[in-house]
Amino acid sequence: MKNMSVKKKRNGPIMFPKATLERLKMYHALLQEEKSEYISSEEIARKLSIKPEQVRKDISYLDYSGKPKVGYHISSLVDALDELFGTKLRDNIIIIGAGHLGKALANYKGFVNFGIRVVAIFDNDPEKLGTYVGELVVLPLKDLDRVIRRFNVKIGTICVPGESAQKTVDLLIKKGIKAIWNFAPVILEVPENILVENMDIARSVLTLKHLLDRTPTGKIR
Amino acid sequence: MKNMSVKKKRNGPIMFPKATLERLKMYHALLQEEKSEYISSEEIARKLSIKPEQVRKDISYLDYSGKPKVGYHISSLVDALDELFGTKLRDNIIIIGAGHLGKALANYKGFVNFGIRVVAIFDNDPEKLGTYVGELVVLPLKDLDRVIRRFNVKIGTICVPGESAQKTVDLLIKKGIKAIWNFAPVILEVPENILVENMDIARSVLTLKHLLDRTPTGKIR
DNA sequence: TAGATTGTTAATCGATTAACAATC
DNA sequence: TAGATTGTTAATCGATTAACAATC
Repeated sequence: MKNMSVKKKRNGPIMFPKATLERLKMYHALLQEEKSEYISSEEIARKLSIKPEQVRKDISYLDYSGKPKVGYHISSLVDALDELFGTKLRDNIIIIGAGHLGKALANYKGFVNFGIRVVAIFDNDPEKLGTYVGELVVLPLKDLDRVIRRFNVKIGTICVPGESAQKTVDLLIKKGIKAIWNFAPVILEVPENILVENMDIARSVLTLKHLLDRTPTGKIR
Repeated sequence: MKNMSVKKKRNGPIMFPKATLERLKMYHALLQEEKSEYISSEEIARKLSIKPEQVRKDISYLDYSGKPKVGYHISSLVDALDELFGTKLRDNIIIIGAGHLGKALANYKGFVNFGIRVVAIFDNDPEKLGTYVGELVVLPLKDLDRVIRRFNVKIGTICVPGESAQKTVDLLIKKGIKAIWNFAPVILEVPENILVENMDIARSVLTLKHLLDRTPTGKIR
């Protein structure tokens, strides 16, 4: 029977394994770069250093089928992934913290490809208030409520120092934010109905440090 | 028999499961914030929304033991994690691309806690060459070779646009770089002895978008 | 058609969890 | 000591991989 996944979708949402979702994001990144019309599971696998069976299995979760003997029609597969991730639906997000990172994010032009628009950036530092970051003026936190309602903001981006991250998050949740995109290098406590995606940028380099010390390549430190 | 992990370490390096390494980084983040002297697996688990058995299992990989009836001595456990990740050994890294993100990373003060020092930032845009980013002057790529040798640089940080990421990586590898910290939103092809850590910052928000559309909380889009 | 590639079921593998012994 | 908590073994669960049938 073809496309069980479509059927499953009818009764309650499928929960994608975390690892599968991560790989689907990688396929999304890879396929957006591809110039050809079709690609095989074999080729996707090779470029990502995984097994082709894994690729086929992952793709079977999607509302999309490849063509035996031909492969996957790239633009259709990208469409299915866009659907999965909702990149065609716009989410307005806000950034809290107008430091180097907050400003870098606010200036990032690629968000449009992911259905993200940064509608405001906040900070409480009087030196920063009123200054411009791209098209946006840095606002004080007292304007949170108004902005969140006006732009129906669900996602709050935490770019404040670790010390103030938790209280910033508490405030955002009180103001109705449903998901936290956390760039502060700390673990946040949130109610269970709130989503958190941690992007501990600096700490991610520790994986490289760890592996450099343990692989033949890196042994020569 | 106590501390099998220590024994195992003697014969060839243990390979930590990817998921375990990710959690160990979270413990590292969590424990650095803790003020008390001891903490139980129960409490760590609660704060991270995982099971205490998982915490004990993860910690059993380390060259460290907790105290029955008392818990884990926080500063000793942090030491063991620092050892695992090599945060006390300094790695000099370079940043390629002096855009918003590259500059934000170059300015980040927290790297010292992870044993990372940014020794140079590169760009080929004549407008940027010679300008200052914190203490650093933006250098042209022709200086790569000199800097990599002089500072024994193993890790190269990719902050260039997606279009130029692959050729930048090819160049870095030719110049002797062993590990790539990739912030470009593309999949890189590298020889198998080269390590890659992908930090596709913008694409990470897609997990939140996906879940917001599928959880009761977010349904009201 | 024959052959190549997908899709899916079944087997395997590895990670998580449960249970409990060790221990302070 | 008794009780609490770690450490470890065994059972379970879920994800990956292998095998192969479906299909164009």
